[in-house]
Amino acid sequence: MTPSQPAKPRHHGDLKTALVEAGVALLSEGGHGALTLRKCAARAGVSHAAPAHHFNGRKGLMTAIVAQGFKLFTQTMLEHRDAADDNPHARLVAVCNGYLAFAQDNQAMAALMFRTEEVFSCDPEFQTASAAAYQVLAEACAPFNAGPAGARGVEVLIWSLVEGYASLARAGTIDTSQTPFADILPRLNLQLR
Amino acid sequence: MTPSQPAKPRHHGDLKTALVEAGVALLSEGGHGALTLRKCAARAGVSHAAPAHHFNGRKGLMTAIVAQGFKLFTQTMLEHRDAADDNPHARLVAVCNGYLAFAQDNQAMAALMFRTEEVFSCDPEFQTASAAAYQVLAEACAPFNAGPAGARGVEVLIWSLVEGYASLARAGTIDTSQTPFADILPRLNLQLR
DNA sequence: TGTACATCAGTGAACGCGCGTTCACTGATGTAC
DNA sequence: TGTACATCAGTGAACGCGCGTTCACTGATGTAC
Repeated sequence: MTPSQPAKPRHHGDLKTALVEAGVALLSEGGHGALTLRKCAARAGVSHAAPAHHFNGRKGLMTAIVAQGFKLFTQTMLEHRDAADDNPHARLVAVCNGYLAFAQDNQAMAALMFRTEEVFSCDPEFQTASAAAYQVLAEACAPFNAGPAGARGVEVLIWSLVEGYASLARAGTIDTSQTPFADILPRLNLQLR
Repeated sequence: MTPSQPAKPRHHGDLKTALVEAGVALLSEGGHGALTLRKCAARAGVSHAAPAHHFNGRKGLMTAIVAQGFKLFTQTMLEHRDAADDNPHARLVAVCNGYLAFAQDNQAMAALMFRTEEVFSCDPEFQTASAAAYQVLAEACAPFNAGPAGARGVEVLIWSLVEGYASLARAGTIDTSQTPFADILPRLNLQLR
């Protein structure tokens, strides 16, 4: 007889997922310094040697955690976009707001996602997850005039601006209530194609 | 008789400065992971207990290193600015180019300067150094129209854009040769006051 | 000029800590017959 | 249905590592007299 609950075939069940979720939680609660292989294992309720059966060492676990971060990031942007009016400008604003909301609510993760040295950047799952995030942004930029920098000009402009704004807000360098992003964006010279 | 060389009053001479310079060099050569109190001491040619006589532990040394980073940063922006034509637009472009040149040539330092948790952010020398850097940027933005976001709108716009561009370039997310910053900047809707 | 003394920068040994990794093992699970 | 076996996820102890910090010390320097 198969048990009534879905697939829990082995000892833990789905330790791989549990370790990643533990890492996401640790990062959220204690920042980058709190994210260690041993603490992930402890939080998932297993011995600290257990992760070795699922990940290629610490860096492998970090890669999976950051990939999960990119998935949440993509999801947040999509949610904002799909709740917006159906016109190019509203959609672009919504994607940017989703970007900033993710960065605000997941500060340590947002910072970690740009520390490429902590991750196996050739990992396929990681690459897929980060490419998907970029895709959301690129699609939102696509309706606008490419200008002198070629097709990627608008994407680089928007992404730089929103990433910089998020980064400076995280560091406390700018006061987001005094200069909200909504007041910054209209300064861009964006024209529909 | 005072010796002919300038002030070398004690055993080492100026260990405080030497430790900071060792830190800057370690950061440049080995990145954030190579920057430890013990390695700074070794590089300065003293025992690893020596720094305790000059800095308030590891975090105190880090604060001084980052403050030195901000001084170099300010200097780089000023050099670019002073070499530019004497009109507001050329000066703003030059300051941005100085910003990007520093970020490019001091990648680990540029990243560290935004990790506020590694530093005693209330340290006066640190505060002075970082405020001076911001001042250079703010002055370059001052001639331009403030717009809806108040006086800081242009500063936040420019700083976000250049910091984001530097950050994405560092992470390898954007290709600076394909979309150079010079092609991005003209997309901003900047008008003289 | 010389002596005694206080200062304090730098030493070197020791400490405890948490880290990632290794490895022989155990014991639950799924499968073959 | 029952037995034997292979698999392999997770254990727990041990390892070596580099880290920051502490502390009694030493010895060069500057100062007081």
